[in-house]
Amino acid sequence: MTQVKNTFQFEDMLKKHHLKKTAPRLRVLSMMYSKTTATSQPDLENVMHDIDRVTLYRILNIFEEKGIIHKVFDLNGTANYAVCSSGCQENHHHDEHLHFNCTRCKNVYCINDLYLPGLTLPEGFKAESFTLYANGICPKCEKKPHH
Amino acid sequence: MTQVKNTFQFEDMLKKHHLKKTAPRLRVLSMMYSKTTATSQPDLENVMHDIDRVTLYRILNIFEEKGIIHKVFDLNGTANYAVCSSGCQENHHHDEHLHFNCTRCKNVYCINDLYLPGLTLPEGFKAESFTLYANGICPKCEKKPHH
DNA sequence: TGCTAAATGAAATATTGTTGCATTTGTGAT
DNA sequence: ATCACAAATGCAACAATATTTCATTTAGCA
Ligand SMILES: [Mn+2]
Ligand SMILES: [Mn+2]
Ligand SMILES: [Zn+2]
Ligand SMILES: [Zn+2]
Repeated sequence: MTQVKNTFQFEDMLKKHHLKKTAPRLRVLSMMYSKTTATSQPDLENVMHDIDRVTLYRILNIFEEKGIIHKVFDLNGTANYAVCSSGCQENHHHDEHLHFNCTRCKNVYCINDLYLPGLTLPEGFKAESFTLYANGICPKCEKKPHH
Repeated sequence: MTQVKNTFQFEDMLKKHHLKKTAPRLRVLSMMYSKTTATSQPDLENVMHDIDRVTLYRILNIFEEKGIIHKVFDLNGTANYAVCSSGCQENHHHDEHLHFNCTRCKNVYCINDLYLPGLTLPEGFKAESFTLYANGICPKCEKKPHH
């Protein structure tokens, strides 16, 4: 689902959202678009030692505000971020897809190509959005021999 | 859904799970069974000032292990705990129901009486469990006037 | 009643989230 | 190309939460 993008496209993305083109932001975009799974702040820190923790924190926040990425919680409740497929606007996300948590490799996958059936809530509850989580084994882990 | 229970029943629950009957555990059970929404660790701390934070932390952990309560994450990613309806065993939960996050009062509701339709995942993904989250306004907040 | 493993409380450490502020830097206007 | 200024970064500091260690207390049982 994640489409390959080059540096020029990342620069365009930043400009479109009125964000200054900076090295940390381009590197975060590049990393997140290159992965098929969600990325946690620790993931970013482990790769980008030279970028301050707080800078990463703020980049993730502003990207989420702008509708570039969305937040997912993994099995441990730590925040992971994944690129938004499309149609997400500033402060108005449309990421109602399945999030698959692999219990073995701990990776979080966004599963966009899955039909989410309409649901009827009990009387009185007014739902604005839904998120579906699944826990299990991802294809990569399924192929590997068990520990 | 939450059934009313008395102290004797809480004592039985602890005995059944080979847990010693202690005051902190009984109070946590009592509080969690009295609520219709999930309880966070800060919630417990605010009520039970005299019980150590770490004790609460350990009680929640052992109760979850034993299948007495299950963990839900709220909108901020903080862990909330709710009593398991039934059928949950040690290290083997069956809590595949809807979790409703109210964006106004921040309460988390377990919605058990909702049919979760079967879903077919993409090739290779083996799901073991599902959790559905909904965000919106709960019945209580809907009735109250807006701030 | 006393023994013992389990549970608690207190302290200490690790991780994560968050804010304030001084400094640097990207960008649009000159 | 240079300038001015808002935006972005880095650093320090603080808050909240998660987790471990260990001495002390206590529940359950012989
Ligand atoms: Mn997603
Ligand atoms: Mn629940
Ligand atoms: Zn995996
Ligand atoms: Zn509410």
